[in-house]
Amino acid sequence: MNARIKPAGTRTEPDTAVPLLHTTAGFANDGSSCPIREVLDRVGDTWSILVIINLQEQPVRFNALKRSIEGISQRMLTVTLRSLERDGLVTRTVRPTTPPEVEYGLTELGQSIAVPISSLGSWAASNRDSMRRAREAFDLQS
Amino acid sequence: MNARIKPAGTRTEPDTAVPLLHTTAGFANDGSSCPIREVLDRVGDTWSILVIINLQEQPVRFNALKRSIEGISQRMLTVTLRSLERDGLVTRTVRPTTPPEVEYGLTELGQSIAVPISSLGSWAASNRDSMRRAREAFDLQS
DNA sequence: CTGAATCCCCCGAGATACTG
DNA sequence: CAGTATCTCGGGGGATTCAG
Repeated sequence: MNARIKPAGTRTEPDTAVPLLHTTAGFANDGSSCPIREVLDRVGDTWSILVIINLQEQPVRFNALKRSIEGISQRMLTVTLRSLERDGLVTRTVRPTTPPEVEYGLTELGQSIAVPISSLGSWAASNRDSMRRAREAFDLQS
Repeated sequence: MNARIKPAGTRTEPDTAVPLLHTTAGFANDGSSCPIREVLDRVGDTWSILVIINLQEQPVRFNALKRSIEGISQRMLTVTLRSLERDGLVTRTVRPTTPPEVEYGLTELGQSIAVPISSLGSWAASNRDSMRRAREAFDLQS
């Protein structure tokens, strides 16, 4: 439902590769039997989590999103968003103005995964110092 | 507190490198300003999350852990555990028997991060099918 | 403004073999 | 049983350039 303006149309298909990350002798030892593995393989890269967090409040346009995620490159933002869209976590809405405006937001599925992810985010904010200290202590006693 | 049997002792220090993952011209563009980035850099690899989940119930010995995590190599289990230990999430307890028994468990900090991580795990179990379907649908309309 | 295409480097992680 | 040491390779991701 919810007819969007345009379903992105042609994308000149990049490669269709779908890495599979670390198949042992082509046997499909990805984590398809393990839901956590499977989900992490999709969302456990460097940027997906951060993108989801930044979309949780409201839809955001491409460049605004880029500015809000420190250190992300244009390419990786595009790639990450496409991947999240593919997995049904993110919607992409094009307004055919000039210059074009493209807004990204979370789907219901995206909103639902944003909950545990935000918890993790809160944990990170609260405990990163503890981790730092632990690391220093560990490194000292070599 | 809680004097362990042995603090692991000499480990022949590997390299001290601490990758820094993708420093742009050595400028320290890791995510030290962003707690989520910083934590994900430590725990967002292929195996850490799974290890934490598997240690949540009770302490587990090395090989038992290895058996419970499908697809992990001995090396990566060792490396992952060492990293988690370094960050204060995991404890390592050696019983000097023959053969040696080494038990790994979560610290308090580890237990606390295990909570949001488990939520993510539950989400994964509940929603991976939705993700799969979304992916198939997306791939169809190319 | 949003994005695709290329080039290329680095490091994560598997395979294997060896120790206490 | 629980590690460590080497070698190797694929691919994730940055930088850059071109396009609608």
